Amino acid sequence: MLHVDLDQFIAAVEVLRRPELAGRPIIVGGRGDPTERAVVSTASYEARAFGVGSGMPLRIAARKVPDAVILPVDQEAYLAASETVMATLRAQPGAIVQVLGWDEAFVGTETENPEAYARQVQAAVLERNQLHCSVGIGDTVVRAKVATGFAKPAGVFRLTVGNWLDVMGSRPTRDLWGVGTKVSGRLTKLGINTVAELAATDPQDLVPEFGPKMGPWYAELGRGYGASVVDDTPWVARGHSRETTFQRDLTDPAQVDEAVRELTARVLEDVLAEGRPVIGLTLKVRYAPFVTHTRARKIPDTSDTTEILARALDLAAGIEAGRPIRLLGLRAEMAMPDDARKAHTPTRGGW
DNA sequence: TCTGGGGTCCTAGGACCC
DNA sequence: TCTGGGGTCCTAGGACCC
Repeated sequence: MLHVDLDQFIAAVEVLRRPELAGRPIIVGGRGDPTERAVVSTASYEARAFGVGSGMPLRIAARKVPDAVILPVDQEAYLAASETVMATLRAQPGAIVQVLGWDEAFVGTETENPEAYARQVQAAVLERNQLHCSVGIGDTVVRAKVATGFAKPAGVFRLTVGNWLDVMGSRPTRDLWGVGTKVSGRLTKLGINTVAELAATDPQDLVPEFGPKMGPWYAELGRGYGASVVDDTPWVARGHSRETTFQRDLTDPAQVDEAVRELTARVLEDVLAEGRPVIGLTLKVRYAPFVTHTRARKIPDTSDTTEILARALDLAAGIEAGRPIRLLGLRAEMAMPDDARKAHTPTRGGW
């Protein structure tokens, strides 16, 4: 299988509609105003050379790159571009496509020469969508995904059971897809620093630290194990959420109330479009500067907007008065259609 | 004036039931 | 003196990904 990842996707889409920006350091984030609270969504390679990366506060990014072109996030444009690329992938011979996000997908196919197939995919995406992509080839989704990291930019790299440990064995566990700083830190405390050490660990030995599912799963990750077929079952959202970060911290309960009403209305747009009843609500509050609380409620299945708003306001009633609030988020969990349920292994962050 | 917004899934602990 | 065991559901909180 292949893992296809578009290079600097968002920046590349911006350059497509403004060719004069080619070669310049581009930073996309927030509303494009570096004086606001926002973070970088994507930086072009030219901007990354200055040490700018996604997730970095926009203000700091702007400081690092004095003559950067800073642009607002335009989700509709990226979604539209993404859909044209995914259509190109689906048009490839024998391709089964599993979309992971705007800018990446797994492509399953039967071929004698995966490298040639990968080059063909790159050529098609470049010709039809004017975008460059990197391609990882693997015998599992984990190996294909990790392989792409070695293919960037615009290259092809193959990672299978045969060379997995040669390539990845001496690397830190953090380099694995699904291992972040927290988990790699906990692994270190267990004496596990490298992928090879993780691969050599008995999956059951990780149960006490990480639980019955995640423990064994991390051990499997170390070995590069994962699904060996691409699953193109249509995506069904489990829920929708909206968040908003206030430019100035909120202290007035009336403002909080108003914010909850607005978030509810925005979440409901998505929920109503899905046409499935809401079965739960979660309110997220971040008190300044960085303490996050969540409050969740199961609710009786409903699509009634008045009912949902009342439930959201009820959750918000638990917010501590007088504490400065930096962020509010509301998530609506929706009932799943019976035919959409499927057993899945933990693959987090999928779309 | 450091810290987005949209997702998924797992875990622990308490309540409750038989 | 000792206080089952297994199961499900719910809530709050974490971790990770793009």
